[in-house]
Amino acid sequence: MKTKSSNGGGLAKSLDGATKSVTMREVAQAAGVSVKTVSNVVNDYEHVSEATRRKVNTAIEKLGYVVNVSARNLRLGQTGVISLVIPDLQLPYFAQLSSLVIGEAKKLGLHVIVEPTLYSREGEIDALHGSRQNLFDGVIFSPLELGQEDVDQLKVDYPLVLIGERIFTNTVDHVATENVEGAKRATSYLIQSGCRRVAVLGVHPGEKVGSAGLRFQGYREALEENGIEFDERLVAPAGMWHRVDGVNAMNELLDGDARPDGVVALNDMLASGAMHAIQMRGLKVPDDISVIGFDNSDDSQYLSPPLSSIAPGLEAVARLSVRVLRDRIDGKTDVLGVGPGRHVFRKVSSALVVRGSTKPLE
Amino acid sequence: MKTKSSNGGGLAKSLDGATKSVTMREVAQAAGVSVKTVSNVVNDYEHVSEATRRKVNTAIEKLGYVVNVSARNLRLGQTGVISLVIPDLQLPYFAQLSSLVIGEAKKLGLHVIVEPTLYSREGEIDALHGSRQNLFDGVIFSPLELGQEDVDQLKVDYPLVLIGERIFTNTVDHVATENVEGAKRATSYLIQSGCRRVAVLGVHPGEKVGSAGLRFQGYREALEENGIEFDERLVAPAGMWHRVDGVNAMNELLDGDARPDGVVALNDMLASGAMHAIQMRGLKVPDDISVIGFDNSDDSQYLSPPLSSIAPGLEAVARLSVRVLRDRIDGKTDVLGVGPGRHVFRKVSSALVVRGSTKPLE
DNA sequence: TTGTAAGCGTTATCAT
DNA sequence: ATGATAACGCTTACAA
Repeated sequence: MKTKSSNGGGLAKSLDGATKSVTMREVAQAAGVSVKTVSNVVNDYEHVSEATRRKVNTAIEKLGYVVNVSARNLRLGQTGVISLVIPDLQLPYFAQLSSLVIGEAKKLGLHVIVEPTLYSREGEIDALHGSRQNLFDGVIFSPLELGQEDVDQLKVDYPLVLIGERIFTNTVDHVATENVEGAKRATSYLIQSGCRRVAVLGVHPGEKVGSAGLRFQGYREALEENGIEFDERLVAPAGMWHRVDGVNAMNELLDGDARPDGVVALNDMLASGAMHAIQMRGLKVPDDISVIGFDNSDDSQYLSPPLSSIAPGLEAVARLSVRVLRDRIDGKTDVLGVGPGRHVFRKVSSALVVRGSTKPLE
Repeated sequence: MKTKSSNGGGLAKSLDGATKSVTMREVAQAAGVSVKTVSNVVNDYEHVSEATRRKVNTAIEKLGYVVNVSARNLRLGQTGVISLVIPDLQLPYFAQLSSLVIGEAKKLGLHVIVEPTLYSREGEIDALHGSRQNLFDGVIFSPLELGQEDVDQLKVDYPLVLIGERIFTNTVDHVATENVEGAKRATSYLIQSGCRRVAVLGVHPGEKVGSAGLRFQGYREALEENGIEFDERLVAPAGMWHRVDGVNAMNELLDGDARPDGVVALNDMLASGAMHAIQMRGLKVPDDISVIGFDNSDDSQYLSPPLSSIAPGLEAVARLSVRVLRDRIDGKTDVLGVGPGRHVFRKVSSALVVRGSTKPLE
C-alpha cells in the first residue's frame, strides 16, 4: 500500500498546484530513456526489451506517474467516454439498464456519463445536439418524448445507438426488445394455464409504437392465436405505470361486470398494484386470479407471491448497444455482421420467468 | 434546425476522419481575428467589443465550431468530470442519490461518471486508488464495504467528499444524514399518535455505525424519551432490507406473543412488506397497526395506504456534496464556512413525511 | 530497439 | 480591445 502520504496512483491534480503531476518526460529522465520509450511501455508496445521495460516501470512506480488522459485524448481525438441518454434514472427499468451499460462499458475500457432527460423533449434534443462538448465518443439514446416523427433528429455526425421502441428507422444502429412477442408469450401462458378471461392492465389507447402499444398488440395477437375472443371490458387503460395505477385499474376491473381470471400487467409496478387490489378483496393470487408482469424488475421476486414476469433481456440490450457503439467509434465497417453503409437492427429476445403469481401449465 | 446534413453542433468526430472537426484557428481565420479573440468570445471574456463578438459568433455558427474539450482540459488541468462511487445503482436509494447528484453537477457545469462498486471491497478501494486515469477532478464516495477501520483509505491526494454513515473522520469532507434523529422522530411520532407497542423492523444485531445501527439507536432513544420500556420481543432483525424480508419479519412479529400496534421499518421496502403481511391477515393499516418507513423512496407514496416515511434529505446531500467538491477542486480555502486545513462535516436534516399509514396525532 | 521532434487545440502571458 | 506565441503532456512518423 505504499507510503502513507503518497496514496496510490493519484487522480487529477487540483489546478491550484497542490500536486504537480509527474510527466512522461520526468519518468524518461529518471529511467535514462526517451519519452517515446516510456510511451511504448505505458501502451504495452511489443518491441521493448525486458530490461528497458523494467527500468521504466521502476521509474514509473517510484515517481507515481499516471498518464494524463486529457493529453492522450487530445492527441488521439477520443475520450473513452460514452453518454447514456435515458428518461429517468430513478425508474427501476432505467437504473437497471444504466447499471448494465456501465458494466459492459467497463469491460471495454469505456466510461459512461448518464444523462437523464427527465421527461423533457428539450432535454432529449439537447442531449443529441446540444453543444455537449466533444466529451463523448458516442451516445446510446433511449428516447421517450421523441417519437417516430422526430426521426430526423437522429441524423447526427457521431456514433449513435438507438434503443427502445419509440422510433424505428434504418438510418441508425438500433437495439430493440421484444415487446410484442413478450406480451404475447405472457398472455399465451396464462391461457395455457387455464385462464379464459385474461385482462390487460396499463393500455394507452390509440398508441401504436412505444412499449404500451406494442405490448397491447402482443396481448391481442395471443388471444387471436388461441381462439379467444377479444373483450373490450377486460382492457384497463392506465396512463402512468406506477403501483397505484395498477391498484386503481384492477379495482375498476373487479368492479366491472366481466371478472377476469388472469391479468397481464404491462409492467411490474402495475402488476404489484393489481395483486394488492386482488388480495385486498380476499381473493387469492394465483388461485382466483393469475397475474403476470413485464420487465422482471429486481423487486418482482420479492412480492407475495413472487411475480411471474417477462424478462426483456436488458443484459443483451446493454451488451449489444455498447459493443456496436464501440465498433462504430473504432470505425469498424463491419459491425455485428452488417456491412458498410448499413445499420444494425437487433431485437433482443425476451423470456418468461415463471414464479408464484401464475398457475402451472395444465 | 439548420441544414439537414450538418446536424446541430456536433460532438466528437470519430477518429476515422469521418468528420474533421473545426478548430479555433479556422474560426479565427473566417472571422478575420486572432485565435485569442475567438477564445475570449467562447469563454465569455468581458472585454470584447460587441462588433467582434458578433463577427466571431457568426463564424462559429457558420462553421459549426465546437470547443475541443480534450484540448481545454489539457490546458486547464481539469476535466469537468467527477466520479460518484456508490454500492449499487439499482437500489432505489442510490439511484435517487445519483439522479440528484447528476442534476446538481449539471447546474455547476460538471459531468458525473457513476461507478457502482457492487458490494465489493476491492471495488471500493479500486475506485479510490485504482489507476483511474486523472479523468476525474474529484470523487464523491459512498462506502458500504469499507468501514471505520479503513479510514486511512480515505487519505487521498485529490478532492474527495465522503457521504453516508459508515465512516467518521475529520480528515475528509463529509456529508451525513440524520439516521439517529430520523428514526427517533419516526418512533416518537408513532408513540404520540397513540401507539404503545412499537416494533422495529430490519435491525442488524450488534451493528453500531451504519444505517441499521444508527436507526435502531434512534428507535431506542425515542422509547426512552417517551418513558416506554424497551421490549426485546418487538425487535425484528433482518439482514437484507428487501420487501420479502419485511414480510417475513412482520409475520414473525405477528406470530409472537407481543403484538405491536405500530411498526418502525428501517427502510421503505421493509415497510412495504410489513404492510402486506399485516393486510394479509385481515388487519388494517393504520387502524390496527401503524407503519412508518425510512428513505421516503419514490414508491412509498404509491402504496396502499400511502406510506408515512422519513425523508433523509437526499437533495441536500447531493447539493452539499457536489458544492463542497467543486469548491475543493477550485482550490477554495474556505468551504461552507470552514477555514483552511479543516474539513467540512455536515449532517443533513431529515423530515417526517406523514401519509396514510399512520394515525393522526392525538 | 530506441531517440527526435512535430503537432493535437486550447488558454494565458505578454505586448501593443 | 486584440494579437503573437509559448506551453499543457501525449502519440507517432521518421530517423538512427
